[in-house]
Amino acid sequence: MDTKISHAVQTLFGVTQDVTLTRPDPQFGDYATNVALQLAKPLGKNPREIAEAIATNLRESGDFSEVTVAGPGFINLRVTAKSLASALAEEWSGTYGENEDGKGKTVVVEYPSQNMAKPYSIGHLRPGNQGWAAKRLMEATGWKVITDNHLGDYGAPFGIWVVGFLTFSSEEELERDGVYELGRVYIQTKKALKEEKERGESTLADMVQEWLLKLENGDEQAAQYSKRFNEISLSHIHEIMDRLKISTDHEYGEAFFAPKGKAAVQKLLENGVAVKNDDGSVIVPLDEFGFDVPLLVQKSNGAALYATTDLATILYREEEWHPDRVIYVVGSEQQFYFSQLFAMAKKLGVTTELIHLWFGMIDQINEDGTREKMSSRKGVVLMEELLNTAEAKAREVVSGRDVSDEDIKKIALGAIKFTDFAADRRTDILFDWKSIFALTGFSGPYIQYAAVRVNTILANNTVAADVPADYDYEPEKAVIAKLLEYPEVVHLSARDLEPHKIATYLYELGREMNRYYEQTPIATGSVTDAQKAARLNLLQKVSYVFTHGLGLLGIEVPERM
RNA sequence: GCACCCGUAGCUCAGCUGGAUAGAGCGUCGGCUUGCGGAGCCGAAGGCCACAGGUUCGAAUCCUGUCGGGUGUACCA
Repeated sequence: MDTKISHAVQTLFGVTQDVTLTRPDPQFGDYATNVALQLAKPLGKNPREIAEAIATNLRESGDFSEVTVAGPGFINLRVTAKSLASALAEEWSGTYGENEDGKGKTVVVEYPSQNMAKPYSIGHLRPGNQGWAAKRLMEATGWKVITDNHLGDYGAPFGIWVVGFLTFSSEEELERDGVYELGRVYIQTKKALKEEKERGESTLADMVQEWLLKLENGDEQAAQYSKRFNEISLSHIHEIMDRLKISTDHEYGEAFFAPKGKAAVQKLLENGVAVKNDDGSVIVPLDEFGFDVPLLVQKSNGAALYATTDLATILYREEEWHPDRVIYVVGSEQQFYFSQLFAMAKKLGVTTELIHLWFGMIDQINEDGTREKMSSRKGVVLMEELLNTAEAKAREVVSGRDVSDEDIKKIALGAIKFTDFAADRRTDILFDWKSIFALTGFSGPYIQYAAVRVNTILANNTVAADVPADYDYEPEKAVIAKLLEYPEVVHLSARDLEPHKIATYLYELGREMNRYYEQTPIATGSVTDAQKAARLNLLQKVSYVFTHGLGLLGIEVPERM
């Protein structure tokens, strides 16, 4: 349709103009365009006259059932439901909604990058959800996708755990509580370190450094502790990721990159990109990129830090995977750091498109009503607890119905994950035990419910292969128009890496479907064979889009609910 | 101080590459069961789009300033 209007503009005025169609209030039409208003200035003509000229041309084409000009120069178009149905049939394929925007290109997506030896907390809910959606959106738009979990398995925490374990824990406790015991010990040790510092002592702190040094030098006992803690952590991480139905192709942690990073820093020093300070620390100046602070790539004691391992990670990926784009799915608080890291990459001659896909924090509400970032100090919600509670809630809602455990888990995940996509990813999320399991309104289960109803009808009826040519599709018009929007929604959502757009769309489709369902019998009562064939055929398409769209968000459609 | 993000209904948020009467959900109030699933559908109330200028035929949307909030700002990750 938009190309037909562009063509009319070209014919009438001899200019090339992109035409965007919007869906106005139904009282105005099915589609609308403000192209005449946009052309008014360049053409030096009255927008109303331009609109009338275009409208006349379009009326003569016979492609629209009604063309009107309104207000200052809007062109409102009406089309028949039947023509929309043919347009949909024409565009339909087994991969409807997908495209080839990223054909031949490779993207690395890094998520959810948990820290070892800490229980999986709600803090990693967003990187998991957003990362998975980014992966799916890239796949749906033709990219070759490589996913990598950049585990936080290196650095000072290791020393804290060993000292904490030796001081405050025991084999029995570690055996019994696993990663939760490690989490407890970490918090207790951090507290003890702080108290010690206030007293002006450093016994524990020295022990921590000692163990770090041991690990760095390949001490056997230190290596054993490290291996032990990592195994406990990794199996916990995998267990939770399995429940969340997310995964990655690789798990190259920081420990893997630390030695490579140190070597890379030496090279930077040799070719003059990096500078060594008197205290032994190494920095990369970034003045030419507008930064007043340099990027520290090596500590004064020679140890690696975040920037060191990230430097090595970039080089490793360039060499191994030759990506066209790398997406780091990490929270908003690291925006400044990533802007520095990317500047350094540019300085090294890396031309790959590096994207920090950031998202807002999870806030909690205080008793006085103020919002505050959720912190371990105040006690974070553990993922296991969240999942268990969500499943219990879902189980309660379906009680009395014949719903499988698998389906209950899908509903629980649908509720939790959708809250992540309910707003723009940049927006901070307010965590609230009441709203996180929303089952009504703008929620995952609302869409799942609409999908399940459609699937139930499809399962209970045979869909005729032949769709009658003379059916008018009037009752289906809104649903068909909504289905026609899907490919563009996927395109925009992938372009902006904004799965929220998919979520909004699916909710709207669900609403159109529910409205339709309320007032139009599909395969019951006095429905004729022709109506039934056409309607069931449409429902198949609706079902496909629900499943496909929710799939992009990492949400599954239950069998029953 | 500087950088980035934000300020829209009682609450949580859409809408921002400028366009018609600013939309949803939750909550509140009222309706819909002789129907393929009522986790649904329909309706009502509720807004100086933080404030002040500017650009424009037209601004919640773009620009500037003010006020308010959040995050970050080299040896944590």
